[in-house]
Amino acid sequence: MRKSKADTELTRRRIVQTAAREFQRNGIGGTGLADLMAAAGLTHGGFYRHFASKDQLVAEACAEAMKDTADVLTSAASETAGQPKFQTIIEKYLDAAHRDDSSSGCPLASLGSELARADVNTREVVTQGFNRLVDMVAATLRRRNPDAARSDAIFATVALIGAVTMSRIVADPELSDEILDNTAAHLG
Amino acid sequence: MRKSKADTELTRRRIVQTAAREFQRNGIGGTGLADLMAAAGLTHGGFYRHFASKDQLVAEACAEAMKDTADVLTSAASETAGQPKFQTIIEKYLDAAHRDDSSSGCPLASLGSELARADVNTREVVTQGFNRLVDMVAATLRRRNPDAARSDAIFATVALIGAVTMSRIVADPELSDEILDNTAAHLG
DNA sequence: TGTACATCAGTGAACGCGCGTTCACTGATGTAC
DNA sequence: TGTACATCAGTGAACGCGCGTTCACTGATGTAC
Repeated sequence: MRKSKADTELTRRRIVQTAAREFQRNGIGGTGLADLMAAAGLTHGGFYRHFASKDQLVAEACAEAMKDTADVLTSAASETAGQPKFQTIIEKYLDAAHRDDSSSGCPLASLGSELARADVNTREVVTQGFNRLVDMVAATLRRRNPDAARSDAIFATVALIGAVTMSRIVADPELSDEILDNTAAHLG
Repeated sequence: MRKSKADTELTRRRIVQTAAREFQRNGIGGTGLADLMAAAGLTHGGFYRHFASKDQLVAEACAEAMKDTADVLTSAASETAGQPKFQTIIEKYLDAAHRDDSSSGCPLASLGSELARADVNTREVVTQGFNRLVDMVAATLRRRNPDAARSDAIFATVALIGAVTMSRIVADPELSDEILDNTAAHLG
């Protein structure tokens, strides 16, 4: 049953990517390792050949998801012409598609309150991802003062996270849309 | 062992209040009914004399916590002289004390991503609480146009929620303070 | 108002279940000569 | 380059544990007469 080094690495990557998706969809506590491994096409017994614990996978999956989020927003900003990059980022983050599919979105919005209780390693990884997100947003602002750009970027980023989080909680679809639209209007 | 109707009602209220505290501190999934009942000074067997399920208690505890949050902010706003009520609400919500003690704070910040996956009943109760919070904030804005006041209030409220959520996730204390201070500066 | 009985709040043990983790095993891959 | 052996990725069963929920029981409260 042993696999080649290349296959092993592929399997490991597949588990991390599947985990990012499943954690974001069902929550960290709501995702069991057995289900997760099955979703990756494996049985749960092999998990510990790749990771020391669930917590370690959580950290790696969050790192992956943070990177993906930054990449998606950066790509959207550079590919969309005719409007400021900052505007594109806001619209992309506050899009109904992002709200409606948490599995491939930003982990800060899909796992926020769980991350606040996650272990230090996960929180450090996520902090790094947040800083990169803020830097990326700040770069689109093109303000003279870098401190002011960072300040504006932090504010915009936390507002985006709060808006998507609330848009998912709210049981009233109209209110949910209103939250996204209002936030876009205020930030844009 | 039977208790009087008055005692029964007191016990029930105590369970709900304890639950609001424990859920907000450890998360909904992270709080077991046995621990919760013990924290309320009872054994877990008696739980179902008061509630049909954990989900029902979650909904009631969230309703309680939402009401408490609105009350605390309203009181602070009306008791603090010398600055606009809106400014007081922002400062109170973004206070480090709120960040550092989630147990008595706003459930939208402490349970956000878990609430997005909660059952419909809980989400409806929370939606109602969010609407009341928004109305309360809107009332402090004293804008001519009520729609504009509501729009501003929704934006401010989701920004507050996002800021406190992120300030709790971040592993860097300076960044955590920076998030709160920046958000206060931008909203105020 | 007093008595007999029904109710039911709370206890503590037990239920099945799914969790994260461990382990003996298999057999293909990697390595040493 | 070929052979013998060690390694280890993945399987599937099992582990202890805590979860939400149920239940028989106790005895004080509430109710009917």
